[in-house]
Formats: sequence, structure tokens, C-alpha cells
Amino acid sequence: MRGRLRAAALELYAERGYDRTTTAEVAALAGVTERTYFRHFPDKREVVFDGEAALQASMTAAVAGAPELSLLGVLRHAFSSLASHGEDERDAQAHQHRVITATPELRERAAAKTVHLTEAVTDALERRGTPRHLGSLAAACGIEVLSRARREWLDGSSRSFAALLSDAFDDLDLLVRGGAQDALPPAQGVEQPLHRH
Amino acid sequence: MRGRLRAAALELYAERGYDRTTTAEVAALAGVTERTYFRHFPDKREVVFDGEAALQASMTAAVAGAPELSLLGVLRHAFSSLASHGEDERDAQAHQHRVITATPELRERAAAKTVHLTEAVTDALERRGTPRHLGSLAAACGIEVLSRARREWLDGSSRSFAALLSDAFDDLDLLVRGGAQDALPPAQGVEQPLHRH
DNA sequence: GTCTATACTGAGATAGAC
DNA sequence: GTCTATCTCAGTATAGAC
Repeated sequence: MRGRLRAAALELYAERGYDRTTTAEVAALAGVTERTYFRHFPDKREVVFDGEAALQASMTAAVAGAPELSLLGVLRHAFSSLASHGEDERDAQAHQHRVITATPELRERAAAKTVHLTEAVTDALERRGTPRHLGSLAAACGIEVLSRARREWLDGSSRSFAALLSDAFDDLDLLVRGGAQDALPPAQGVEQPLHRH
Repeated sequence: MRGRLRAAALELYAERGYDRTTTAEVAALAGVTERTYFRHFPDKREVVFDGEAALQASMTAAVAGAPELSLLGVLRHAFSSLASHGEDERDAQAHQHRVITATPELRERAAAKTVHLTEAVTDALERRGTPRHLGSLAAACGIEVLSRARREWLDGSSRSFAALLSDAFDDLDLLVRGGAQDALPPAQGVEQPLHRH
């Protein structure tokens, strides 16, 4: 039922727009009443994100199970182990992503989800012994790396998600290792491996 | 008027709770009608964040005006130049922060604001010549550093905001420079300057 | 400033699974 | 019988249209 409601919502939000769609219409398309919709989802936005709790669970599990590495190494390892997406999944996720980016209310909810995910990763790192004041920074960096890779992947990159993720982590390493100088003009003799694409 | 509405909202949201407060009550306490409230703010949440656009503007201006440094150096310099807060401001901001953290709806809006701020910083970096795929990572890291410092500051730390901010940036440097090893057990001979507090 | 659509909530009734 | 899912009905408050 949740799946039916989610499919109905994505369809209507996409073709008619989020704010020109009522919850009653979503429910009707799924074959239930509005009240039933609200038994399954707390509000009009949450349908679109159904199933993301599972993603968060597997992510924290991957962090917990990663071998001993540097802090960012743990995240790189954990996120890479989840990067086995197929092309069919990509189409569905790209559709979801289009609906979300087209709708301020859904973007807001997505931002909240990202914060929540970051806190979950911070907690998972803490359980491995990483102090919070470092873990929160690592988690925020790691999640942004993941977001960027996902953005590029959904954008239609010809490269695999795993490759995009690895590149993004490499850029993060660059960032603090001192390689990423500011531009204009090219800094003091240091080569700038900034542009890869 | 916006200030009166904001003060009224923060007072009622704090003492009675956000969802037990109606916009009509907020308006009444500020001495206007509900309609007038919605002339100044687009929804029930936005009052709490009145004035944050100015913060974003001064932040992007500081990024634009920072000297040539490493990527994170630019953000460190820019954010530090804004770190002149007094104790009176701290009390007011701590009160706002308490109301926000107590209310899911307001936390969600805050998350959206953070995303927006991060994008603004990314844009400001791009105008300096930083390619987006690096700038977005740097901005996300920098904003998280800023958030952590602010959190500690509002939490009642005896140290100055500038000092907390500097420490947080130092931790970020540690993160990728290889200093931040995972814990349990202590890694191969490398000293671990993890715990400072 | 008035009016209305609609997101959301609560209580109670019904129906089917077990 | 209990438990769970759904529907019906009656509201309130936000937000937007006029």
C-alpha cells in the first residue's frame, strides 16, 4: 500500500505539480481514502521519501562494519560497499530527484533527511570510538561527497557510481592536503590538478 | 514590526510550544491581525529565522573579499572575520536555538537554510575561480565547521567564538592530513591528538 | 480585510484475519 | 473474542485568493 501511494504521489506531483495536487487525489489514485493516506504517512511530503530509512540503516551498518582505517577511509569504505546500483534504479531515482528539486517543500524535507543521515553517521562513528567533535565533521564531509557523486550519477554520467564516488573522495583529500589552492592567479609554482572532467 | 512579530513568536513558541501556538495568537501578541502577519512572513516558521538573509549576504561578501589562500584558508579567513559576537547576542541566539531544536518543523526549516547557505558559499567560491565540484565540498565542510563552533559557543563554552571556530578548522585539517585515525586499538605508532576537551 | 481551499487531526464505526 | 486496516464524519488552522 505504501508503494502504491508513493507511485501515485510521484506520478501526480510530476505531471501536475506538487501544489496543484491534493492528498485526496493521491489517495484516490491509489484506491484509498485521504484518511488512509494519513495513516501511512504523517504528511503530504513524506510519501516521496518512503524507504529512505532502510538506506540509513544499511549505511550505519556499513560504517559499523568497516575495517580500521583513517576516519575518512572508514566512510569511503562504507559508502563504496553500498554503491551497487543498477540502471533501472537510476531511472527511478532520477525521477524522484526531479520531483524533489522542482518543489521547495520537498527540497526542505530532503535537507532535513540529509541532516538526520549525517547525525546517524556521526553516531555510528562514535560507536567505533570517534569523538563527536571530529565525527560530525567527517560525517558532514562524507555525506557531501556522497551527495555530489549521486548528483553526477543521476545527471546522466557515463561513469559508474562507484567511480564517481571514488573521485569525489579524492577531491576531498585534495582539499585539505593542500593541493586545492585558490585560483586567479595560479599560486606560487604549485601545480593545480583541479579540473578533471 | 517584523521584530515585534519575531519576539512574540519566540516567546509563545518557547512557553507554549510551536504547535500549541496559532499564528493568530502570535499576531495578536504583536498587536496586529493574522493577515498582517502573513504580509511580513510567508508562513508560520519563517518568523524565527528573520534576519538570516543578512548573515548570508555578509558571509558571501567575506568569501569574495578574502585574500588568496588555500581553499579552506579562504573560508577560515572569511568566517573568522564575522566572528565578533557579544554575550548579549549569545543569549538571544541561544534562546532562538532552543526553540528551533525543540520543534521538528523549525529544525526542518533550519536544515533548508543551511543547504541554501552552503550553496551561496559555493557560488561565492565559484566567482573566485573555484570549480564547483571542489567548491561544494569545501563549502559543506566549512559550514559544518561553523555549525559546530556555533553549537559549542551557544552551549555555554567559556572560550570565544573565534577560538572555537579556529579549533574546529584545525580539526578539519587533521581529518584529511592523516592525523585522524580510527580508534580501538591505537594505530601503528602514530600519535593521536584526538581529544582536546 | 474577507472568504475559501486544503492539509491535517480526532473519535467512532465497520469489516476482515486470526 | 482480539487485532489491524480502513472508512465516515466533523472539525481546526494555515495559507492563499479575491
